[in-house]
Amino acid sequence: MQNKKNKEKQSDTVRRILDTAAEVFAESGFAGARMDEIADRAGVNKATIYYHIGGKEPLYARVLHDHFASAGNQFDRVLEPASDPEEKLSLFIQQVARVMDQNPHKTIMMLREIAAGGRHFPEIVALELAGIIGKLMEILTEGEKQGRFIPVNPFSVHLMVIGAFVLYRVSAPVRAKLTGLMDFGEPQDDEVSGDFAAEIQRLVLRAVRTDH
Amino acid sequence: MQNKKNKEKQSDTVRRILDTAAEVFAESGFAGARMDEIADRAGVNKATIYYHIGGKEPLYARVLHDHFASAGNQFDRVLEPASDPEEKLSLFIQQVARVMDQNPHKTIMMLREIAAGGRHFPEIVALELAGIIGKLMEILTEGEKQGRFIPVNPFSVHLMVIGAFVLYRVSAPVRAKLTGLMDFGEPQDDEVSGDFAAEIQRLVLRAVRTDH
Amino acid sequence: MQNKKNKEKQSDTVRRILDTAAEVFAESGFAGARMDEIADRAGVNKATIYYHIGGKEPLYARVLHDHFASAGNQFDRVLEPASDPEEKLSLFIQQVARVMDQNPHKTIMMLREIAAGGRHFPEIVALELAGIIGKLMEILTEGEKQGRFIPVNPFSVHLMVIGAFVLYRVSAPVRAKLTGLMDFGEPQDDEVSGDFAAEIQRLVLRAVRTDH
Amino acid sequence: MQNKKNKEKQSDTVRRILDTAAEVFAESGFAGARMDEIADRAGVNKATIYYHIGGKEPLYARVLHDHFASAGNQFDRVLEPASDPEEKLSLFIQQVARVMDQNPHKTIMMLREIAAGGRHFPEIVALELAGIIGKLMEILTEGEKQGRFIPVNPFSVHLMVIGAFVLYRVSAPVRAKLTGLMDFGEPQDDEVSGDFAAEIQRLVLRAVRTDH
DNA sequence: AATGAATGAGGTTTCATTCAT
DNA sequence: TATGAATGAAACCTCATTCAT
Repeated sequence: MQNKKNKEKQSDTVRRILDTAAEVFAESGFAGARMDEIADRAGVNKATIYYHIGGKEPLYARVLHDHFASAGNQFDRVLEPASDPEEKLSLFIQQVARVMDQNPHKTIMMLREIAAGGRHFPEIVALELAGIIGKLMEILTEGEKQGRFIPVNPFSVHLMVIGAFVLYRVSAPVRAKLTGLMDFGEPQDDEVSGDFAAEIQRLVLRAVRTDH
Repeated sequence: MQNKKNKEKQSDTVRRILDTAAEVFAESGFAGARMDEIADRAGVNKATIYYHIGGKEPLYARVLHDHFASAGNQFDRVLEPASDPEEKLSLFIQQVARVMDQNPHKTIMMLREIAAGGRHFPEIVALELAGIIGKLMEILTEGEKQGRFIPVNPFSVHLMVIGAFVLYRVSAPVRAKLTGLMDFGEPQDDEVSGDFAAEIQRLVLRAVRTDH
Repeated sequence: MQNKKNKEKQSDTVRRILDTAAEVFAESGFAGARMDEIADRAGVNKATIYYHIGGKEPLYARVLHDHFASAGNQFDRVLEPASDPEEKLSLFIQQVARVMDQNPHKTIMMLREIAAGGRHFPEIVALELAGIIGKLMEILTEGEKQGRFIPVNPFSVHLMVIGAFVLYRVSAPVRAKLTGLMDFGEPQDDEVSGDFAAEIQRLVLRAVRTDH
Repeated sequence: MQNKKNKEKQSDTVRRILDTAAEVFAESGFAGARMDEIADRAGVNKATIYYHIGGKEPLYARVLHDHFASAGNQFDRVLEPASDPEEKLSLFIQQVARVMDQNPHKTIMMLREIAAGGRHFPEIVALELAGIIGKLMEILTEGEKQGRFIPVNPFSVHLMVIGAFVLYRVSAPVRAKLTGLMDFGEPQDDEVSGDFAAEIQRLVLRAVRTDH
């Protein structure tokens, strides 16, 4: 019985390796991450990683892939209840914020990966990412068709939202360094989902809505 | 006499090393960059880098520092002619775009550095960056005081602008991978300054202006 | 009952392991052969090899030993019908050729083993090999006593025969590389037994016979 | 002055590495040889090997290539003084023996390489080897044309000579193991050039000459 | 100012072997 | 009898750095 669970999804060992890998890759990037570190923190022998997954590159790809595969699946479910484009757009933005908060390591990995020019970006992950961007395009196009949104390049909007969130998440340590040098208004924590997401959502809606 | 030319600014060798280093650090990140690669591409012996600059870490810091020192200086000059906050904000956004276009390698280095949690971020670079963000805050605060802008957290706006630009620049290779998978409207090139900057500027102004 | 079949000779599993091992050891030598490869090609789990045989070294020894045990036994039977030394020598040479053709992998293993200085050469295999060389010595000594052969160091003859055969067998891939670079007369296949053995036999007889 | 010598041919370091490599490859084969061992015995840091030569495979190839390049060059000079085919054949056999005696490690490497199916055999080495075999073919063909030699497949003769020599050289440790088990006539040392070469030369001439 | 050579430390990967089942 | 999982040891190779010139 407890055996079956191992087969059903993933062995506990593999899960632990993948989670730890996301952590370490986020901290140090692909080149900077050391297999030793991953193995040690995951509490497994280094060779075990090679046995189950096969190498540094496959490990990296697998982490990204698993992330997007599961993240992509949730968007449809989340957006479903909304009826009008404004609401859909709001939910989309919140969902992006939520996914990032729930997967801080993978969010950072993603950013580093993009910054690296997608050198290790597996084809299949690109596909999954395209699917998510596609959802935003649908929302904006629909809003435009209904006369609720001004015509915009959806990709620009996507980059503003993702860019702001990702930088926010990622810049926590840098912000800490800047704090004291300057005042950012109220103190801010690392969560994207809360006030920050609300602010971004407000600004984006103001930017694209035809009427205020 | 012939010595002075070397001292006046920087020896040609050093300049070549720094430029090449920016390129390689942008491509591969700090950990992924190899001193061998930098030396080869710069056309100098590896030991020459150590002789002039001292090591990998100092080289990296020097590249970032030189960039911000020169970039920061130009903002004041550019914003000066503008009279009202809207115009200032527009010029600010365009200037950010321009600086990024003129220093593609350093832009990517910056993003990687932020994504890396600022591990190699020298204090002095942080200061210079803070100065630039400070300029945007002044503009937004002034606009708010004049009743032209809604009250906003200036940091949010900053992240939206920087985030969108930086992702745009950086995502060129990833976009290339996604192209074909989906349609992004008109074909887009790598330049931030042109249509893309205009679109972002339009959206940001719509987002923060009190009246449309 | 079903147990007896396993014991009678060797379980099918063990046989498959030994055959595959001969193949892989021949291809890659002792150091180059991987237990994984042997297990995979034999269609068994790696641990099964350890269960039945015990390790890499014992596996290697076992393959060589099994070969010589069976090869050595056949010489007496083959030489028996011959009456004079010339005929015996011819049969001996042919039998060597035949054994090599029937056991290409083990032939190569042997050569590699000798080239390696007999590091893994088990005592008992050495004994068996000595037995075979001994047979040739008897033939030559007998021929010399009868005045049919000139006095020769039997070991020299042995090395010429074995050396030519073994190189012929083993050099097939190298010959393939050399073909085109030069012309070897008629095209030659991998079989030792046929024309090549006949040629060697002719030359050896010419070399040792007192009269032509 | 002493600097120039370094440039003229090969640095002392490289020479030492190559010699040691030949030794270790001969002892352990390609797969069994360890770069650490080579570095240690050569008295250089492991990285120095990589700096100068580049890796295990290139190192192996380089050793073989250098050997054949220099060995091949000497054959012409050695055979020149001879006038008739018999003499040429004798000199050829002696020269083969001499080269083997002077390069015991490379001889063994060669045999292992052939036994390995030429997996690491660089194209250029094959060419050089072909050149040497070609010389023997010339001698035999010329002898046949002059009616001094019977028609033979020159490749068979080549294999007999090389095979006998190579096995002799290589089998020293195995012979040691067999000694005691059997009597090989007079005690034999490791030198091929002396009595053993003479014996082989005598047998080969008897085998191919038309008249005795 | 500049370089070819050399190296120590450490990185990724491989592999024979063991163990729990 | 057989296996999937796990591992310690060691192999190959890389790289930032130093040094003699």
